[in-house]
Amino acid sequence: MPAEVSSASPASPPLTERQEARRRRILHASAQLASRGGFDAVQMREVAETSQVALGTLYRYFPSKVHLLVATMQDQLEHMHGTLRKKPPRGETAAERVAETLMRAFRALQREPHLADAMVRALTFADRSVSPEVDQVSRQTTVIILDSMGLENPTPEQLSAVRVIEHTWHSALITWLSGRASIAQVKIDIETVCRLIDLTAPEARA
Amino acid sequence: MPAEVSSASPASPPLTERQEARRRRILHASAQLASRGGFDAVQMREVAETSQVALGTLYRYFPSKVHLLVATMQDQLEHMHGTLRKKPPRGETAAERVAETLMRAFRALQREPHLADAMVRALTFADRSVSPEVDQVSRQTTVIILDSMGLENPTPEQLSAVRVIEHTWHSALITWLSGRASIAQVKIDIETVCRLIDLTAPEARA
DNA sequence: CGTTAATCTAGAACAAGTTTCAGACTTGAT
DNA sequence: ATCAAGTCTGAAACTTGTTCTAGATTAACG
Repeated sequence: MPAEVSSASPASPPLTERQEARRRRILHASAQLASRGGFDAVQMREVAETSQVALGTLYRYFPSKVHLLVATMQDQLEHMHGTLRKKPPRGETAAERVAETLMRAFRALQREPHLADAMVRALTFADRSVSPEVDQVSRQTTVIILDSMGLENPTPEQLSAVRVIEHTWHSALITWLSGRASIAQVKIDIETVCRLIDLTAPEARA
Repeated sequence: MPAEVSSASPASPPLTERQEARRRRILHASAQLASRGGFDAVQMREVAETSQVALGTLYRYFPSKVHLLVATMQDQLEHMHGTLRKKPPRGETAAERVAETLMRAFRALQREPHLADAMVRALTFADRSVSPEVDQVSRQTTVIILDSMGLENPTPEQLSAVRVIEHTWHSALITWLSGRASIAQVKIDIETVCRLIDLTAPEARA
């Protein structure tokens, strides 16, 4: 497999070592503050201070708070994908495996609910100016789900099902984060939507 | 049918006529500004000025911008429910009827995309302090969907399906509003998720 | 090394959401 | 009609995201 240059944006100029280090410090500070108090606790001045960078510089690296948090999410997603890869889900059907994977991700988010809050709120609040980054997160999520299904070339129908699963995943997370749904409820919703996978499986279906 | 006192919050003190009028003016100004430029165009100072109310008063009626926009959405949802009631969907299956209803609602939103943007962004950005109001919107949406299914007493499974449909509905709207999905894509996603209705129908299913 | 362009810093300034406060106006009860 | 309590107004103040500026630092290149 041709190792891509990690996950940096394709058409951005290469960063020097110090710049790369700054970027890391910023993302680290962002995640740290988010872990404490969620979206509101990630204050740009404080991120700048914590990461030893001037406010203007912070804004040069991430043009808005939402950009910063979405980038933080990209970062976390990579970790998660790596973790999930090591222990693939062991369910019988594709639907079971997807549900298992998402529940595993959900449990990871439960460990840092404030961080989850910051990232998910940023993701859904993002306007058009953040579309490319949000899209990247979406693609990464799709890859994780398809991975867990264990499919080489999914049908268009299955891709639709995956899209719907992602919708449900995001929205269910929001209802949980805002205290309007219990963990059990999220589990049910995920399991329910994953049934779509079986419904669209090419084998044993008209 | 026992006509509820419209849709006002259950445990709030009754408003005088002038107060009711103020509330209306505020909601009207909010919708008007939102129609122009979406979430960002709804500026509290301007809402206050347009509705002839002091800023402090605006905040007494709606404790935050998000509260205001969620209330605006409640208002719009009532209109929509009334409109939809008059012309019930004419699809054969419950799934078709739900999809038809949601697409009709979607077309209504397309006519005022900026207003849709403001309301949906507020809804998903809302934190715990707005939970009761957001929940109310959610319940209203559930009622609309169940109405369109034409069911007296849905099974728990069907209620789960409806939950997932709502998740998909919200999230699909967001992707459309942020320019990451086309209208056609939203249509496909809605139709895809509505298949869950058939999957959970008590007749002809194990 | 020295120059030049890009980048970074500190800090002020600006924008919009939210809070606060003193005083004027309404409302409800006597 | 009058008093007390609650509500509304206008305006200033405060908070946090974002922008801007002038000067210091760094990086690339001769």
